[in-house]
Amino acid sequence: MTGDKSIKPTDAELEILNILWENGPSTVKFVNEKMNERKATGYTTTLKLMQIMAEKGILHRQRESRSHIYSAAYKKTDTQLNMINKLARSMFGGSSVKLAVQALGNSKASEEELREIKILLEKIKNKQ
Amino acid sequence: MTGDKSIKPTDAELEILNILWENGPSTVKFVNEKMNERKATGYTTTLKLMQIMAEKGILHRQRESRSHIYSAAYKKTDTQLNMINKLARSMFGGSSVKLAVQALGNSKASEEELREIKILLEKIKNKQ
DNA sequence: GCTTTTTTACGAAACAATTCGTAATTAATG
DNA sequence: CATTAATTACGAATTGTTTCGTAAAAAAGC
Repeated sequence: MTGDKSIKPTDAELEILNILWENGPSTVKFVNEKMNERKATGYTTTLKLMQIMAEKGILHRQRESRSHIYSAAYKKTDTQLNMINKLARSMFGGSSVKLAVQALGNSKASEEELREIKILLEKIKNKQ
Repeated sequence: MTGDKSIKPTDAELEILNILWENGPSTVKFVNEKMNERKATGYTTTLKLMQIMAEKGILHRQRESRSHIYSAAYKKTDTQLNMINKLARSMFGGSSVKLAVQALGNSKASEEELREIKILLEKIKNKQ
């Protein structure tokens, strides 16, 4: 199972997770620098956040000489699916298909993307 | 524009909104009863929540003899799109198409649904 | 080894969400 | 009009998130 548990990162936590998913295991210093490219954030703010996330089990942590190396405890795709499922449950009567239809209906999908989705649909059809 | 503002209902707020979207303008009493079908909730808890939501502009409110009638300030579809866009921004690099692909890939779409999506894809194609 | 720099730990403040107890208001009923 | 029942208002406690100041610990450089 992809898990339906309770991975519900807050907005601030999500920003940190995205940095870690993109760059792999990192120090607080590095994450804070990336953070500051988008938004002024104090070093200790980032640190505390990451410490709490480690406590919660959202991040793993490993001593590396002087500093700690933090990494995301869950894969990005798993978290994506968790959040999609949560949104589907709360706003689409539990149907992620309805969610997908809404998301598509609102989008300006490119030729390329449309083709990709058609292939995906075929795969789903064949699985049945 | 569907609006990209800041309609970010909390979980508790979403439960109330869903009741109002489903049943139309309602009293606190009614909403609280519906609420209690899923989860024990004190009357004043529901009341306070709805009062705060009215303050925030999430709900509208109208005196009706002894009590107040509350209604959702935004349409469900608008809120759905807002939440999809927010999730797309934070987890899918801003692409609601990628979000849709993930949601579909994870789903067990029925024949009926697959057909519906194909029609939707045609519509998108023709719009380009 | 002492000083400086980097990193972590701790505590607390500021804010928002949620819950609930109690008081005030309203109006329906006898 | 007094009593009762329903509804709203208010305030406060609780919990969780986010931010940051300050101190402690670690280690690098001189």
